[in-house]
Amino acid sequence: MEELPEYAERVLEVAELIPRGRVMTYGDVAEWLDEGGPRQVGRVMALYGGAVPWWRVVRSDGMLLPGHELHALAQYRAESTPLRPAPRSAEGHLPRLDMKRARWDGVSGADDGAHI
DNA sequence: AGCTTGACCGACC
DNA sequence: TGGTCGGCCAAGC
Repeated sequence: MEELPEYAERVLEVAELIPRGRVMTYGDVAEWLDEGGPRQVGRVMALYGGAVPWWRVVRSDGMLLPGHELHALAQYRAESTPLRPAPRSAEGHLPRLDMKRARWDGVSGADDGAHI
């Protein structure tokens, strides 16, 4: 078994802290760790994200993870993560996350704002 | 050493 | 709503 870089371990640790129904942006995670930047976090997730709830770490614009849109969407629906209605019910036009409500700052209030 | 790339971000138009 | 730009930090070539 290959040991993960320490930074990667921290990132994954934070990812696991994100409550059900909430998300954190790559930048938020980086800030929370006070180390690295959004791109580093993204890299870690790309490499090792499979071991944690990767769908709870997202882009700040609320777009679903390219390549995993359907899987992510299924998760969000399953855990009632606030989504924003798609502009039009056109095919290929998937909903985006409602970042205003879904974003989690790291303070363990768990489910405030998200109104389950 | 320099340049490109990446699961990025915010400002601006 | 959507495109571009500069900034960001580390890895790869």
